[in-house]
Amino acid sequence: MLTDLTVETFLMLRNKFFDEKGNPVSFPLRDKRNTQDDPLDEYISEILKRDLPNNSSCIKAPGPLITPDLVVLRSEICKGSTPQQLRDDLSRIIAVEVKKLERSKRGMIARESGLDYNTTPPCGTVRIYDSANRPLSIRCFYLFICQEPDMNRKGYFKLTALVLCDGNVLNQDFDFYLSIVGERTKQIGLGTYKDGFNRQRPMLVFANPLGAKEMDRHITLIHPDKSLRERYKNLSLSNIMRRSISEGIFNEFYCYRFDKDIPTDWKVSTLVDPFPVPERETKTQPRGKFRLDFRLPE
DNA sequence: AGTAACAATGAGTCCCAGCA
DNA sequence: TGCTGGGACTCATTGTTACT
Repeated sequence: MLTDLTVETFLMLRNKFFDEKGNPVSFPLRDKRNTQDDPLDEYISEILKRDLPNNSSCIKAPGPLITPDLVVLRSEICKGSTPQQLRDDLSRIIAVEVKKLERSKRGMIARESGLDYNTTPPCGTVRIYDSANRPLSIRCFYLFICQEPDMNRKGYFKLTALVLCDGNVLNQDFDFYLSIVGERTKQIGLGTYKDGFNRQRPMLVFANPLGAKEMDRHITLIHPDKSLRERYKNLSLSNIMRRSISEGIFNEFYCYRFDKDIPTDWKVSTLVDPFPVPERETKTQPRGKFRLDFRLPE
């Protein structure tokens, strides 16, 4: 039986970026060349490409502005697979979207109550294409990492938290995903001279799993399968995670860690809606007011 | 109570691949 | 070859907390 690619990816990253005690291992990263350049994505894809078992591999997005960031697959097996098998078999193909977070001066994860997904909403299933440009739906996992500079070595960094998370933890609604990712309309012919337009560009904010205090400073795989440990003895269940959908209805996911990263006296607890969400209202805040330094008469 | 410092949130900017 | 769209980055304002 083929192994689960999310487990292979998780264990590979766990062992490359952390030592046997689970402490971060410092690694070098080249300079960022422009806004869309991402040395870390490149570094991660090179590790996976080089070290994943030989019947599986990793492909990096061939350029910027392409989503997802990475695809991990067994291409020989994918070639003979049905769309349905590619859609839900985690041993054949998965997408990986990398989300990098900073740490504030006080040591908290940045944007813990929700981070920018810009124009691509998170989803447990995403759309990619075959070489004939035929659409293909595959499962997507999100790699959330906190990258910090190594203060002792210039040009070196370390990861101080890592979660590889089923996209369904963030959103399961593929139709919603397609409605945003697919073709949209923009408003044109705006203004007095009709030469303005409105991009009507979505700027989506969804949950940040590293915002859950139970996830920060740990190395965790959040997976839909309750019984992964039966197949992978070096993984142990650390938490059960629930996300409420409506009154009494919820999805359940399972948080795993590398066996040795869990203390022997650890008690598995259930985390119910652990991601912080601020109070939100629909109206936006006005910005950029030009205020004069004098007051007009009443 | 007043103020300074910081964090959260909303929104603007930059850049360039891919396409027309 | 110029334009467009989108991912990542950056910044401004407001809210919150800590300090005097």
